[in-house]
Amino acid sequence: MTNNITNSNLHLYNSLSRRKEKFVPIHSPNVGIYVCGPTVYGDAHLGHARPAISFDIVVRYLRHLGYKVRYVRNITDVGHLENDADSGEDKIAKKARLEELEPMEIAQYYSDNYHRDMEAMNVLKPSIEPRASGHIQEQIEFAEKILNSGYAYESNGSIYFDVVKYNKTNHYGILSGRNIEDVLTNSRVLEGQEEKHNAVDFALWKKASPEHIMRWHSPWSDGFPGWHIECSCMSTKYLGENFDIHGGGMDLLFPHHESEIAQSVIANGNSPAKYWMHNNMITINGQKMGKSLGNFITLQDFFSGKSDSLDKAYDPMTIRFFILQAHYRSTLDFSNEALLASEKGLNKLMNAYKLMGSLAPSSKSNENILALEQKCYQALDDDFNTPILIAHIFDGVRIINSANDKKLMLTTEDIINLKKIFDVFVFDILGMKNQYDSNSKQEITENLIKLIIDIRLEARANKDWAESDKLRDKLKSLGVIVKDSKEGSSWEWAIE
RNA sequence: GGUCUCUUGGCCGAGUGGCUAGGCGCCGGUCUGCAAAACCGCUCACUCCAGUUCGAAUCUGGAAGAGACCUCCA
Repeated sequence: MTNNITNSNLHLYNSLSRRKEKFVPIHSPNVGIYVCGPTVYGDAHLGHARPAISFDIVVRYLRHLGYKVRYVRNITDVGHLENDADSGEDKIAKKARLEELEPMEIAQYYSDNYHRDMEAMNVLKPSIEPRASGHIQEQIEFAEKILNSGYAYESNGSIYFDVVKYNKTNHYGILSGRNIEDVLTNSRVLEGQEEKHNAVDFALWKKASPEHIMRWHSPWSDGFPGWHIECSCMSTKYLGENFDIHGGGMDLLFPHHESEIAQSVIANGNSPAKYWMHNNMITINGQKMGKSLGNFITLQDFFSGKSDSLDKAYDPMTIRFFILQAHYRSTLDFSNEALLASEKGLNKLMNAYKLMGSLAPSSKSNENILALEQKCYQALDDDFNTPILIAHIFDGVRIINSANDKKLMLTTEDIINLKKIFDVFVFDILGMKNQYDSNSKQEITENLIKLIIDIRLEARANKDWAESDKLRDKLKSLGVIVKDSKEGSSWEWAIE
């Protein structure tokens, strides 16, 4: 596929302007993208799959267009404070205490699980995956910068960003569309915030309470960095003070991303990202699936089927396809019925792909395959509209099946182009894995061998020794050794 | 309470001022030893009320319902 990025017509919805904008990188052909990753204190659930897969598409498509993408997705392994707990303990530390483990063991365990689940769903690894705990020094320096500029203050060993002062010359609310007066008058009064000058101020550094086990030295206190600062700091370090795309879940828009902008404006002198992209939530019974609501289903539950909410196990590719059948900025409601529909649709799609190899070409054609390809590009160029893309792919499915039934004709060139469309859009960009190449292949193979051995056992029962020996010899030539015993037949690979 | 968003056929979900996305399901048919797959056909939806318009599900206003954020959350 030849692509010239100067001809790219990609438009994306920028949360900052609340409209679709043409994508023009700051330093083409290089593109820098930062996405907020998980806080590793629990197993990844369906909600975590949404941004991972949504931005996987963004990165894959940008690369397909010819851009050189540096994709940074962080791991938050410094737990944020739990505000509902009376202790002000952080999430990871709390989990560590409950399980009698070192906090870093918790973070390691769950980040390993996260990686395992993302790999199963064929999510590309980021170029850089920085950890908050590995950038404490940078975060301290970042906080110092803000402190020195006069937009932060120290209070009892903690450092807070002075939002009210910031808002006098800047707009705190530029991203989320709020104005600070509303926020001030309507913010809930929380416990333990006496240190702040204003309720809207947020921590850059928090002094650790005596029982707080995750702590680092700083000029102000032994403590830990505030929530928002890690992203500002690490995006600056790896992508520069001004980069192309910042992504994350919609629930992070305020206050997290809003605060990131404020921090960067003061520390770096400018807003960090040109484009802000936010994926919407996955809902269950119309309500957001979330950790705090306790209504989440983990990815491992989906893969194993072990959950009261699930009728059966679902392949990781089914989950991926399910997510891609909705636009990333829409909510997506989970149900077994919806998931089953995705599973069947995906199966139909993959069967059509397999069929392409055996299509008989004609000298004439009834279909405009190149037009179909153009439609696929148009769909992605329009803010990564994967559901539209998939609708077009199903057009291709119908064409393949009809050609197979001799109801329409395709030329050799048509078939080559059709295959190219599938290879590029389904596999490269949507990132679907061919089911038949996945690890279930091993399982299918073993079941096939068992099936043949069962057939051979029937032959033996009928004293059809010729058939029985033929099957044994054929299996042997394929590398499967059959061993008969009084108990029955077993088998093993000729070469391990 | 404040800010914002959404409301599409049995389900999930796109989208546009006029030309019935797509997937799944249902029903009928072709095919078939049976089944599956496949193909064809059928299912013409857009919360309600009023307005703008030659024409609105799409624009405007109002109502109802749901959700998100405002506090950790992808």
